[in-house]
Amino acid sequence: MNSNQRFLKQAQTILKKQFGHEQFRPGQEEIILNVLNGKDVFAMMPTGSGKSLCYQIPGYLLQGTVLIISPLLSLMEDQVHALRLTGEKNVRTLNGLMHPLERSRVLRNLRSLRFLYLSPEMLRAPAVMKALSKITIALFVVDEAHCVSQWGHDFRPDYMHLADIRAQLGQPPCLAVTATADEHVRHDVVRSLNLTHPAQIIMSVDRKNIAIIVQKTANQEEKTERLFHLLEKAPYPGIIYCASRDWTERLAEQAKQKLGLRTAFYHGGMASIDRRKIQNQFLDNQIDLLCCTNAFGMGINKPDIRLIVHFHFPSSMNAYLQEIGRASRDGKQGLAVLFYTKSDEQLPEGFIDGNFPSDETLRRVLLQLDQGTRSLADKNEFMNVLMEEGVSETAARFLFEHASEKPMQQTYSSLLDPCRMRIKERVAVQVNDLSIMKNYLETSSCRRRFYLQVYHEKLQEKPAYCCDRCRIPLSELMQKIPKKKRTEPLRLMDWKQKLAALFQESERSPL
DNA sequence: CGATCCTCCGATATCGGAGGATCGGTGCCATATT
Repeated sequence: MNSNQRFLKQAQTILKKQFGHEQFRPGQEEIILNVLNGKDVFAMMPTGSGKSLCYQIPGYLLQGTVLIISPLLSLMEDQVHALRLTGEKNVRTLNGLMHPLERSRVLRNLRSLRFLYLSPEMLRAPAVMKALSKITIALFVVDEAHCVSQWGHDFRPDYMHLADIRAQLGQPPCLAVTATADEHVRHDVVRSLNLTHPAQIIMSVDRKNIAIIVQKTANQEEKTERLFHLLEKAPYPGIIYCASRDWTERLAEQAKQKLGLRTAFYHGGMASIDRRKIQNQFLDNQIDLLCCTNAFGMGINKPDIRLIVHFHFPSSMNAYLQEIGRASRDGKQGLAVLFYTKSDEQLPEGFIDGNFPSDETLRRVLLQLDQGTRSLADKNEFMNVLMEEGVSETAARFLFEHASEKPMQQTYSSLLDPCRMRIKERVAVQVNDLSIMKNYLETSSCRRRFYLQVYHEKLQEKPAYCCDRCRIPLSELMQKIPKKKRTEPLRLMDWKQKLAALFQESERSPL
């Protein structure tokens, strides 16, 4: 028996014993084998296809602790909860909401952990790095790895420091996983994480069971009209994606008034406890229609969402596919409808500008740093002052991050051109993503073929209900989509879940 | 870029319209305040 066969056998034993599955799903074996062989891996596979198992199983076979870098606290909580349900006790998160005493207790007991979930920001805390450098890291996992490229360059710059962090931890093997990443994002992630000759396991982004419709309207009023026309007959539960918080609230209210639907809205301006509540209600079928911004969705794995509406189009193909990909994970027929009107284009264009400081601000701030009328000594103060001057938070952080990296012997003003270049590059990438999206909206040929091309995939076999360009027989399609009774009883926990929940309660520390 | 909110003006008391300014999405952490 060679080593791969031995690894596979061990992995299968864990799969059955710990997770209760008989067989691996497509892609899992290959990823796990590469990980067990100590290779860096980049994996793109659809949500719900078992990405987590790809690092969880190696966690039982490798020496040391598996670190999982995750973008959202709620995602970490969910994963820890899921692992505890399998009986795993040596799993924790490390986050800013924890009591300092509890946090230091976790840091003291790192060695006993099999899995540790944390954010990229948490990894920059000196105490965390000090504790981590004393233990063996079996595997460095970057979950939702597209965030490295999507957020790392501006919104959450700590994503750009992960390669350094990994090096400081003795360069453990890295597994980067995501559901959606085009060629550019993949390259960017591999480069940013400094993956060496990574094994790349790339699965198709296509979702054959989702019929796609794109409708152009003359103006906002017509768009709203068509939306409500659709909602009258639409299958539920469904999600409407909007570009602003305001619209999510307005549409939720209107759909409730006009159609008597159980609606809710969800966006980043809400308290996290309310967001959690809405998310749970949606998962529990207490909400028919959820109106949200792009804040909603990561880590959501509800199998029976039948409808995804875009009331505003997203700013990249990656985002679009992620969002429509949330429909019908159970393989049954689903529907994705996008409405747009010409004036929708300004919003995403405005977002791109807002991510970076204007040339005037850039020049002025660098000059002030040279003159000593502004200082980087206190990050909060630096940020606050800029935000009071009307600079967006993201742009202010861009300034802080780049100015902080100034070599000793140079002036801040010498950073002007490098910063301009950086901004130009990033704006170009985002403008390009947006223009691909706009081309998609205007294409006269098959939508599916178009987006597959963006991912360098070929359409092998056209599904019966493909897209508006391929002329879907609508009424026939509607009959194919499973309908849910609106007054479905709450899902009751079975005894196993109840027990697990209780167990978790009592295990929680009194701090 | 454009919807929307704000301010100001006129003219006479409640409001309409012009013109300018602002806003718009994604989340971690830390720290100061309630």
